[in-house]
Amino acid sequence: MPTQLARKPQNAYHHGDLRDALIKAALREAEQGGAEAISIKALAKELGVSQPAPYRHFADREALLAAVTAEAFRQFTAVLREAMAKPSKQSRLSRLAQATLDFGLRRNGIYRLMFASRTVSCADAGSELHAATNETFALVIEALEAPAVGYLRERHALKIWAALHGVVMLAEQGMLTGRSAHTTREELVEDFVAETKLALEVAIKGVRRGKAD
Amino acid sequence: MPTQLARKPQNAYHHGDLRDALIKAALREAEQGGAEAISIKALAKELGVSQPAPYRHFADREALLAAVTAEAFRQFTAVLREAMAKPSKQSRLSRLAQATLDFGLRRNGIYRLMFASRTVSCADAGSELHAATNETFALVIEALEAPAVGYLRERHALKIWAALHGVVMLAEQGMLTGRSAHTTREELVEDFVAETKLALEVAIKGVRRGKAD
DNA sequence: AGGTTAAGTTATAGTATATTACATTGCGGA
DNA sequence: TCCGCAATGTAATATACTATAACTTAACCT
Repeated sequence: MPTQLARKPQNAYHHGDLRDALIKAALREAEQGGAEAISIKALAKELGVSQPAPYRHFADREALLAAVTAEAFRQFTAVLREAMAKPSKQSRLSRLAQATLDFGLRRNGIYRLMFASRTVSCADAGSELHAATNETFALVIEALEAPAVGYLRERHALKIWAALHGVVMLAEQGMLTGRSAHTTREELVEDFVAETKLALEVAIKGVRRGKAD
Repeated sequence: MPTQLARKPQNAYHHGDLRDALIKAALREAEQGGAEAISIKALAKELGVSQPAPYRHFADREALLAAVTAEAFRQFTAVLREAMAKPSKQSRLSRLAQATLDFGLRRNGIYRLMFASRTVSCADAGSELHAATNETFALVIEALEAPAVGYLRERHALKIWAALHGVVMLAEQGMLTGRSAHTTREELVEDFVAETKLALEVAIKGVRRGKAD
C-alpha cells in the first residue's frame, strides 16, 4: 500500500484522503478517552462526510481501531528510538524505560489502545500489529546493549518490558499513589532498569564461565 | 448497607434481589468479554426483567461497572488469600504470584475490568475500589514475609505487583509468545519472585547495618 | 383498610454501528 | 470526445444500547 499522495481536497465531493484523515482524527480522539472515545459517526461528522463514508475504507469499527493501533505503535517506536538516539548521561536502557513511562502516562489513551484493548490481538504472526510489536521488542533488546548469548537477551527484554508495562498501567489506574511514600514511578522504573542490567550481566558471565544454561 | 435478605422471589413481580443478580450476571458476562461485554439491556433480558429495571439499582452503566469491579476485587483477594494459605513447598510470595498469573489469564475479562478499564479510578481514597485495592496490596506485603523496615516492604510490594501485572497483561495480549523460546510466563513470574526476595533481603540488611536509607 | 414507597412496567427519545441502494466524480480507453 | 466504470461518496434504514418519564404493582406499616 503506497503512501497515496493527498489529491487536492478543495472542491471535493470526494474527501481526497479520508482513510488517512480518519486514522489521524481517531488517534486524536483516543489520546484522551482511549478506544472507547473513537466513534465512527463522530469522526465522520468532524471530517465533514456522511456516517457511512468511513465504511468505504474500513470494514467496521474494529478494522479502524486496528489501523489506528498500528499507527500508534509506529509513533511509540519512533519516540523510543529518538529517546535512545539522543546523547545523555543515562544509559540507553534507562532512556528507553523513562520514555516508555512518559509515553504511557502522557499519551495514556493511546497507550491503552495499544496494550490494554482486546480489540486486536497481535498473536497471529502475519498481522500488521505483530510486525509493529516486533519492532518495539527489537528496540528493547537493542537497549540492553548486551551480546547475544542464548536466549538471555530476549528473556531479559521480556522481563523489563513487562515490568515497565506494569508500572505504567498501575500508575495510570492510580494504584501506585499513596501506597509507598517516597517511591515515585520514575524510581520504580529506575530500579527495574538497574536490576535488569545487573541480572543480565551476571547471567551472561555465568553462561560463559560454565557453558551451562 | 445491610446484607438485605433475599425475599422470596418465587411468584414475583418483584425480582427479589435484582441488584445482586445483576452483579453476578455481569461478572459472568465480563469473564469472557471484559467490561464491553456488559450490557444493561442484555442483563435485564437474561434476568427476565424489563430494560429500565436495572436503573432502579444503578444510576447508570458506570455505576454497575463500579459495583462489579469491586466484587471482582473481592473475589481476586479471596483467591490470593487462599493460595497463600494452603500448605506448599513454594514460598508464599511464589504462590501469590502464580495465583495472580493464573487468575489474570483464566479470568481474563474480569482481570481487565479490574485493572485495565478506566471506567473507575481508585484514586479517590473514599471509594469502594480504593478499599478493595488496599486489601490486595496488603496481601502482597504480607506475602513478602519481611519485617517492616522503613518503606522497603511497600516499595518492593509495588515492584513485584507491577511486574506481575505486566506479565499478565502482555501475556493476555499475546505479546510474550514467540519472543523468547524456552521462556514461559511462569518462569518470568518466578524470576520476578526470586529477584524480589533477594533485593528485599539485601536492602533490609543494608539498612540495618548502615542505618542509612 | 388505606397510605407510602420501593421496585417494577410500558413507552419513548437519543445515539451508535452497520447495511443497502443510489449518486457523483474523474480517469482511461474506444 | 465521450462512454464506461471504478472509486468514493450520500440517503435511507435496520438494529442495538443507554437513559428518562410516567405509570403500575406489591409489600410494609401503622
